[in-house]
Amino acid sequence: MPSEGSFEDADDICRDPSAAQYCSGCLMHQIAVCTSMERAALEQIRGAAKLATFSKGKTIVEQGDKLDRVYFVRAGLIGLWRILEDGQRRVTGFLGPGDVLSGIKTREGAYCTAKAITAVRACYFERRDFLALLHEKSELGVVMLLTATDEIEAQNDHNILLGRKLLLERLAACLLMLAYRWTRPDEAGDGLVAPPISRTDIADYCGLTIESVSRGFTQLRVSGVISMPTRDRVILKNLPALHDLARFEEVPAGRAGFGL
Amino acid sequence: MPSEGSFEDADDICRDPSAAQYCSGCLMHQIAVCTSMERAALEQIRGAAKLATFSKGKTIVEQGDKLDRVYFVRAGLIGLWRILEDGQRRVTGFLGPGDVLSGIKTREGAYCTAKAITAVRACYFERRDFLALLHEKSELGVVMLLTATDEIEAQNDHNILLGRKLLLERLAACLLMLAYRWTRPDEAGDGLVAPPISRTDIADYCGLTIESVSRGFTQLRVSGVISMPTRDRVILKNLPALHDLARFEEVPAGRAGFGL
DNA sequence: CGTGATTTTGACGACACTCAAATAAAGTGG
DNA sequence: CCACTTTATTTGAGTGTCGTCAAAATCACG
Repeated sequence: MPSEGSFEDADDICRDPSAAQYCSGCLMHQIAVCTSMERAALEQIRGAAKLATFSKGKTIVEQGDKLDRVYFVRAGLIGLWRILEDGQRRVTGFLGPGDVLSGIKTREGAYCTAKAITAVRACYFERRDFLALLHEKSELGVVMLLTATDEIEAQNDHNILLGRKLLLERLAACLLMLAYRWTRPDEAGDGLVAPPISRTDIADYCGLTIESVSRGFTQLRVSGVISMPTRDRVILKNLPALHDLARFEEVPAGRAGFGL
Repeated sequence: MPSEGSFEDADDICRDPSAAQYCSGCLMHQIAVCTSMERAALEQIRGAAKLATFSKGKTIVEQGDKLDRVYFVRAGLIGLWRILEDGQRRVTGFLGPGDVLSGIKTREGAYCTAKAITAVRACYFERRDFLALLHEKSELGVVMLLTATDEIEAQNDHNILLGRKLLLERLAACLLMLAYRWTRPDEAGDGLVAPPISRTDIADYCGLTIESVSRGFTQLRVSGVISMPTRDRVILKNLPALHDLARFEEVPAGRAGFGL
């Protein structure tokens, strides 16, 4: 249930029972599952987490600004983009439930602007607290490292997408990536559904112009590969055709995102 | 002194005094410099490292194969590429001195093939040994995490490169990236020098065809921006012009690479 | 219902890709 | 060491696709 409703901004404690359900997909959860960390230690870590919410359109961090937190997204979609010095805008990725937005990096200053595309709910740690945790629990460092390597692979997939020559190939790959990140099992009724993203964002993600994106969408629509009940709602009707266009070697599932 | 000569394959101990000079740029060195790790602990880690060499053209790991080591490149250049299911080839990055090629990742199987473009010398740890070190020394995990975030930024820069519309923009950005990674201070006499890379590799890195790359090189050559004493040796003569073409916002210096 | 923003469609041109051939360099064997 | 083959690179001509510019249509919002 990816929420598009509007949360009011508020800080809260992660242990809030009503929020517990979201934690199952969380990175923090993996620590207990995958490593030797004791349950007590995990609870200690979760106790240090707080809850933040961002309403649609709200900026979480501006490119270049210092991010003093480490966020773990639990609901909603975050867009990441970078402004080049000539004013061009590039969408570098998206963060959904289970993904991380981290202020722990070599160079101070966020690499890109992070903005809530839909309403977003996320756990977070203060930077210094998280660094202390990393020092104390080496398993946590390994989990974070593995998550980061997942993101490196995801960025490589993005590179491959951008290397494709043809419009429809790029669009198909983009739509599949978005839909697999966005659609929940209970929603996959009549096809995967892509998150509500503007043409501009798609264009800036695919390295195309908005006009080309629009033309591509019409092509896919008239050929029945996708359907568009409303303008910002895209449903993937014919997955094999899309996979064929995108030439996906494998479904990019189960990879955690890692924003900077 | 980026070596293009040919090392014979051999394993050795990292503590080899003659090799010590290369270690100054190594990630391992940063641990002592940047973190609170004691000198004794660092020596312990270095003691577990071994030395490997790869002659030009040698494959270090094949895409999909399990990599049971963590390499720290000390000399030479490694190319990383991925074969798509339709046979297309994409160069995802390059690793030079100071960079890491890691078998510690979420999914087993290397994401891409790593091949020695020139002769390569690298320290390495066995996977299990390195995991034990990560468990023991949490500072090491933080350093690795920071290195991985550097790579995420670098991959984002690659994405931006591929998003550029014009041929010369892509080529300029590619040449600058390569040259900054390759040129040593003592070599920067009459201009930065790019590593000896085939047109095919450049094309597959930039998302272009070899013909387009060739045409672009001639354009840059006749306009005096670069010079080519031999075919595989490119010298960047007019850096401001290249920066102007590439529209680099900042020099991508001091970022460690992280291959998977 | 009117205003503004977003998206769609159209016409045209530029740029890079495709196909093809020529040139240059690197290996190979006598 | 030189002819020969093989590979890599360069150059050329023609085509197709996407970008650019412009206008129309659709949607969101007050």
